[in-house]
Amino acid sequence: MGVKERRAREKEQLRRRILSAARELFVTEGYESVSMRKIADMIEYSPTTIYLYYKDKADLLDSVCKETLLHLLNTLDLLRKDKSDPVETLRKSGKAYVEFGLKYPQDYKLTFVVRPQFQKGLGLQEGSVGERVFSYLRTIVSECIRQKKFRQVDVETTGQVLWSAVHGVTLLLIDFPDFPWTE
Amino acid sequence: MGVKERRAREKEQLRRRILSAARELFVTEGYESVSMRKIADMIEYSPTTIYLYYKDKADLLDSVCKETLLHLLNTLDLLRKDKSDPVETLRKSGKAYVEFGLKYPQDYKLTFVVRPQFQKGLGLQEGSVGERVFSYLRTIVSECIRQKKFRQVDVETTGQVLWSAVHGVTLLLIDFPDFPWTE
DNA sequence: TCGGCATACTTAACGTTGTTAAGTTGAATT
DNA sequence: AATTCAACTTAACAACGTTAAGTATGCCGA
Repeated sequence: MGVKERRAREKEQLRRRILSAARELFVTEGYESVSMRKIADMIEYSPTTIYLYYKDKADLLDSVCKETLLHLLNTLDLLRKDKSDPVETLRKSGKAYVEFGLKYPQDYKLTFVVRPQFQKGLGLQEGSVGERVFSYLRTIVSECIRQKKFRQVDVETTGQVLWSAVHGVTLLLIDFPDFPWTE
Repeated sequence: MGVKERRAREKEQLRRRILSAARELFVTEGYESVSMRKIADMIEYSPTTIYLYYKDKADLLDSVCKETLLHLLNTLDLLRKDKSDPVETLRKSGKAYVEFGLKYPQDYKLTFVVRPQFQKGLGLQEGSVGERVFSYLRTIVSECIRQKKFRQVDVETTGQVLWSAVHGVTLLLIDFPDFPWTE
């Protein structure tokens, strides 16, 4: 009775096919230039089929961005192996973050610029992947304070300031790639 | 023969009425939630009338943002009166910039977040108001270098980094207003 | 004063959008 | 063999940005 499983697998495949078509179109043509009909054309299904897999277009954007965030989180997590020097880890993480943004500039912008635009509730959702990324940052900062590498500062504040900084630099480097960068 | 002038004046008035209706709706409901028909309703004209005054919806957005930039530029220009200490002027300008963003958060976001999204040509246009704002910054930085307050750095780079920093802080303070700010 | 012309605006329409409701089709179950 | 169910499509809706065509109003030279 593997037929149920096969069906479920096929369904999951189509779901992923929709998602990757959406990503490709979103990053190449921009979120709102992409219509559901275009996505449908690309996967050779009727437009309404998409609605059997995703609630609406915003849900599709959400799912694409969630995937991007997971990718980013995995990339960063690799750096946490070495727990000896949290300050160094922090520095490396910042570098890795910016490099991630430069490697996937359009995906980065989609996640950190476009999506917030289309989501009225701005703050990070409890338990969301975005929250987990920020939590990663928080952990390292905490460790820095614990080891007295940083003076006693508010972890939340520090985290947001640091994120703001790397985010700013990332966007800058994406939009002005040929930059006489001073380091 | 003041009739021509009166007509021109009335036309200019309607033009401004459209613009301010657009601004109000854009900042309260968000650019793409606002339809031309909504704007038309608000000023009690037919939707197509707007097209006699503005090329299209993007032009309307452009005009709103241009006005915001002019306002910002005027605000900053007041600080340049005192030419003695350019470093101090720079510091004050940064403060004024952030305060401007906090005073008109939605207008700020419309100008610096939403508009770039809807304008494929990213860079600052020659002679645009945005260019003039950046030019303001460039001038001060140059003065700092001339007076040996800064070491010899690339003016363009420094300007963009500085802008990136204040912009980042501004956005952060807009999105997280109740912030245990560390200064 | 009248006819024509320009100006300012509206009505109607087109093509496209996101999305929902109502089929259709084909395979699995009884 | 009949029925149920899942996956998918066709058709349609209301709203969108935008254009073309039409209408009214008031100014001009005769």
